[in-house]
Amino acid sequence: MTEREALPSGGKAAYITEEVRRRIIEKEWRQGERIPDEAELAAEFGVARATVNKALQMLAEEGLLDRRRRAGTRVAVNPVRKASFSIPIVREQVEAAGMSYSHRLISQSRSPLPERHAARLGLPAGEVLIHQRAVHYGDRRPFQLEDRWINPRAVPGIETVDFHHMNANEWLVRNAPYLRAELNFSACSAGVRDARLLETKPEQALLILNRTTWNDSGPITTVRLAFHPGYVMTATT
Amino acid sequence: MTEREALPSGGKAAYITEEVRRRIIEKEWRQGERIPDEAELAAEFGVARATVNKALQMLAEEGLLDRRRRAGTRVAVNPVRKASFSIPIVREQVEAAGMSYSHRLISQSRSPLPERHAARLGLPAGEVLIHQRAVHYGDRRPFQLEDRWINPRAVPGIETVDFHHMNANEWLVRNAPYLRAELNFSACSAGVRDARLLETKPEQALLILNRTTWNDSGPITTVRLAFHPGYVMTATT
DNA sequence: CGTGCTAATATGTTTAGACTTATATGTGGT
DNA sequence: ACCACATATAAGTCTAAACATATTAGCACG
Repeated sequence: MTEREALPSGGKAAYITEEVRRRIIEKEWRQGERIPDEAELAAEFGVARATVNKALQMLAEEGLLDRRRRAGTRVAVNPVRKASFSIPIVREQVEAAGMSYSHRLISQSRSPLPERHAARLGLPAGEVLIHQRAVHYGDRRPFQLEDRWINPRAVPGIETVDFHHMNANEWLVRNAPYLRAELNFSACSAGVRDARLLETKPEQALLILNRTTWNDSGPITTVRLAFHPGYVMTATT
Repeated sequence: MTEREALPSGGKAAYITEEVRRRIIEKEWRQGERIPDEAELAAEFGVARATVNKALQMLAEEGLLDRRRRAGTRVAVNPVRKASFSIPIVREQVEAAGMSYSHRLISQSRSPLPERHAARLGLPAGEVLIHQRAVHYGDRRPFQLEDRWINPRAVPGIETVDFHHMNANEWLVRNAPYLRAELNFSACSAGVRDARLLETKPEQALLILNRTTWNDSGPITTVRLAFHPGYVMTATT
């Protein structure tokens, strides 16, 4: 029987990706070692060079291979692997966990931008933005506290939205797609207000996610999300 | 002048990606709307269909487009964007910040695996693994505290390594490439031991990263990384 | 009015070939 | 030994064409 081992799923490129990954993980090809060039692999697997190229580019993005023109392809010495996580809409995140979603707008005002946010956004301090605080609940228990600054000049039409019914997170995702985003994870102790809104005790350790987004007309919004105690955010490779 | 606007960088596929992204962000193509099919776009941009396909696949991975056979390509209604961050070797992370790296092995032993880690790893509780604690320093100040369990059966040769000189993070990255990893971010208050080793006060809020890796022969290692107070981890889109 | 088949269609994937580009390496001159 | 330059090489990109596959839409039939 000369049957080809079953393509694990997907096509030939996916098969080659898995096979090459296996050879690296099982040390058939060692760290720093040069692997056969695209033409040789194409011959070995009986496919076109473009197919091998596609497979190897995937592994290079993954960080397992280093590829350079003329120098060939090598197994990465210090594989800097990348992990990714998705940034869903809070409501969908809550509902995906089987809880019923609700939210409450705590405050909304037009306020001059404080110094510490100005640098992050790249706007002059004192410029008037929309500032709002809201709590997102799952089954009526606090899930996430958000403290948000919105640049109205980047989002025309925002003045007319009633955020008591529509939460800002969802409205912005649908109405202000961004070009670039920056996310910062940190931990801090709950202040008095954080604790009250999240219905927990002060000094409780909280996972904080700061997110700032831009489009080509400048910064859109910056938001500090404080998760309820015990929340775990997951990412995979 | 009929000059084509300069390809921003990279080739035609990259140009089409950027142009389509622009049309979405500037609302020329609205959420949920069907966009022209690959053949039409190929004609518009004067390229082969494969080139358009590559460009649109990138945007689909990014979460901006939804594509389905026969149904065509639509602008995503609730764009679930993905962010990614790289997982460097601790030493490189410290040195990249311009600090001098050092580390200290606090303890190392062969111990039965406690219940709470067993589930995560998928091994029976009580199985004997290597357990070690170490601190990574930048300019002699604690940077990260690591509490690690290593499965010796997944990493032959580990018995002979002297982790006083080589840290486990670096050794494993180079000698035990993984197939799959899971990362969990959370926040917790420093315990007494955490505080002593990180040279901070108990109850201080700490950013915690739990990482577990597997290859095809089973789990390799699980590690709890506690960062020094004030540490911020950054991810981008 | 639904149900199941069929055909049309848009994306998914691969191929062989050509051309481009970065760069490692060898060569010759000083 | 050192430098400048030419050359070969391997990856990067694109093309035109073909075939594969999922899914919608229409149609015939009960």
